[in-house]
Amino acid sequence: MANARVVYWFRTDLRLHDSPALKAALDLNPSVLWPIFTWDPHYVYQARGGVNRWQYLLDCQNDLSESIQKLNPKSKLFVLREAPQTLFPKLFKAWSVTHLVFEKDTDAYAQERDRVIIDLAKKAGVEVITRFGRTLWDSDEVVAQNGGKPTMSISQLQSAGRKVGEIPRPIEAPKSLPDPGEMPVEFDHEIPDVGPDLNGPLRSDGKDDKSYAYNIAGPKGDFAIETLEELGFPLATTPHRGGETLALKRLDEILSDEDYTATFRKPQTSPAAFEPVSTTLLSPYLHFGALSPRLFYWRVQDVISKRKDASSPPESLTGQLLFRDMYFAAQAAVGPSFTQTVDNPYVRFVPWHLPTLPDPSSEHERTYHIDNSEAETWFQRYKLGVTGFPWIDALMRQLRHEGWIHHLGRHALACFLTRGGCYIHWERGAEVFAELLLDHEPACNAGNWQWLSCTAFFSQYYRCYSPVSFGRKWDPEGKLIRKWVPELAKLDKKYIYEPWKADKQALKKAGVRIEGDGLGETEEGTYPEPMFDFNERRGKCIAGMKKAYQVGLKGDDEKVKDGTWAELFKGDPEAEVQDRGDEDEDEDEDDDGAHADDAEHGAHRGKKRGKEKQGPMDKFVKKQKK
DNA sequence: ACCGCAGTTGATACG
DNA sequence: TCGTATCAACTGCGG
Repeated sequence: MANARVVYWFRTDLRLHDSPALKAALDLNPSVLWPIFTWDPHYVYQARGGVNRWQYLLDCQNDLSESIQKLNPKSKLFVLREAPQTLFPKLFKAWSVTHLVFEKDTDAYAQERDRVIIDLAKKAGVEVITRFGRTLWDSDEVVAQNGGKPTMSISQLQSAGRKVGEIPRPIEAPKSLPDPGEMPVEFDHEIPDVGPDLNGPLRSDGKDDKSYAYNIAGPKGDFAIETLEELGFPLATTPHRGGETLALKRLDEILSDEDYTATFRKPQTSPAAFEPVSTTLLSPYLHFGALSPRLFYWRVQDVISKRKDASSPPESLTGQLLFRDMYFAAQAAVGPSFTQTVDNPYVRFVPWHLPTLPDPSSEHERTYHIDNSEAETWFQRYKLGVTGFPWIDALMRQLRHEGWIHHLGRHALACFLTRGGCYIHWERGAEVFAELLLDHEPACNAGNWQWLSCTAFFSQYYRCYSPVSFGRKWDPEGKLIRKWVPELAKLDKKYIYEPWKADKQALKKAGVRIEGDGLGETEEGTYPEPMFDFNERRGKCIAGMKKAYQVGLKGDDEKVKDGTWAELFKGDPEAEVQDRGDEDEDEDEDDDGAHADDAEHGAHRGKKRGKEKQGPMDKFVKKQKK
C-alpha cells in the first residue's frame, strides 16, 4: 500500500524496539508516516500523577523523539496539544490520513477512549490497526484460555499462557522511517472541559495552568514535547530517568551479570538496599513502554537457558514478568471494577476504615468516608512518612522523593496500612501509590494491594509484617532509615527501629527528641511518637480479618452497597468503630469540631463521636473535598 | 464429597 | 549466627 498515509499514535509504547504495532504500521509500506503523541486531558488533569512521573514520561518522549530523528532527520515525535477525541476527526481530514495505528491498551479509561477513537476513524473512512505488545501474552487471549475467568494465581496464568502459545520473540527496531507529510493545523483548537484538576495542587502556580494556552503545535508551532514548566509543575525530585536508550542500557548491565540474572530470587532481594538497589529498576520503563516485556523476557531466557542452576518462576526475573501478566489478565477479565471493591466479585469485603464513598458525585474527585477520625489521622501521618515507625517512614519518604521503592518495601507499607496496623481500606493506599510510583500500573497496583490486604490472590492474613523486625532482618544497622529519616541518623542501632524505647542518654547522644505527631509545624531535632502500639493493633487487625473471612462477603454483594453488611459484623470491635448509620455521623462535613482530649481516644470510642480534634488534617480533608 | 497439600518473599522462640 | 519447629488455620486446586 504505497499510498498509505499513516498516523502512528504513541501512547504507552514509547519505544522503537519490539513494537508489534509499529511494525504493523511500517508493513503498510506507507508513503507518509507521522509519529505523534496527543495530549490527553484525562492524564493531564484527572489522573493524579506526581511530578516525578511526569518527568519520567517527558524523558521517554524526548528519547523516543531523538531515536526517530536518527532514523529520519525530517521526523520526530510530534506532540499535538489537544485531546484525541476532538483532535483526530480534524486531523484525519486535514492530513488526508488513510490509517491510524496504535498499540492496544488495557486500562479502563484507555479502552473507553479508544472505542471512541475507533468509531471516529470509521466515520472518517480511516482504517484502524492495533496490535498487542504490552504484556507477554495478549491479556484477552489469556482470559479466553482461562475459561473467561481472571487469572488469580501464577499457575493459572502459566497454564493459560501455554495454551495461548509461545511468547512472541522480539521484533527488530526499524532501520528507517518514512517522511512525515505536511502537518497543517489550521483548524480550531478545542480546549476540553477538563473537569476537576486533580493535579492542580501539584502545579507551582496553582490556578494558572498554562497547559492549553498554546496552539496545537505548541508555543513555537513545532510540535515540541512539553516541559514541566509548561505543565505548571515544579522540578522533579527523583534520580531515576526514563527513555528507551537508558532502558536498554540498564538491561544490558543486568544481563552482563550472568549470575545475578540466572539466580535472581525476588524474595531474597533486599528492600533496604540502595546504591545499588537489589532489583532491576526496569518496571518504570515497562510502564511507559520504553522497554518491551517480551524483549526483556527473551533476553533473560537466552541467558539462563544455558544454566542448570537458574532460578525459576515465580521467584526468578521472568517470574516477575509473569506476575505483571497475571494482573493484566485479571483486570482484563474483571473489567473496570478490578481496581475497587464495590462490584468486584473477586475481592473480599473487609470493613476497613476510610472506605470509598458508595456513590461519589461525578462532579467531585472520588473521595472517601471518614468513619473514624483516628484512622484519618493515621492515614495522614502515613502519607507524609511521620508514623513514628522509622522503617515505615523511611520507605514512605523514599517513595515520595524517588518514586520507587523495592517490592518488599511496598509489602511493608501495604500491610501496615491495611490488615497489619491501621485497618484502613486498601483503596486509600492504592491511591497514594498511584500518585507516587513511577511504575504505577493500575492493574498491578490494585492487584498487589488486594494481595497484601488479603482481599484477593492471597489469604494468609495471620502472616503479618512487623514494622520493626521485618526491616531489621534486612538492615540491622538501619542504613535506609538513616538516609531517609535524618532525624534519627545518629541513633544507636539498638533503637533505630523503635526510637520510643531509647533512653534519654541515647536520644541526647543522637540529638533527637521523640515527641508530637509529626503533623503541622514540627520542631527541629524531633521525631514523632509511634502512632499506636503495633502489637496491640496487630491483634485487633487479625481478629477483624478473621471475622471478615467468616462473613465471607465479596465486593459485588448487595450488602456491601446498601450498608447492611454492618449487621453481619456485630461484635467485631474493629468494624464497630466505624460507627456508621445511626445519628448525626457525617464527619466529613464536620468542619468546626471542638477540641477533645485526644489522649482518651482509644480504638473503641463507640458513639461518643462528633467532637474531634481540629488538626491540620481537617484542613486537608476539606481541601480534598472542595 | 472429601482430604491433603501448596501457596513469590512472616514472626518468634529455641538450641 | 544460623536452622528449625511452631504459631493458627486461610483458600484453591487436584486427586
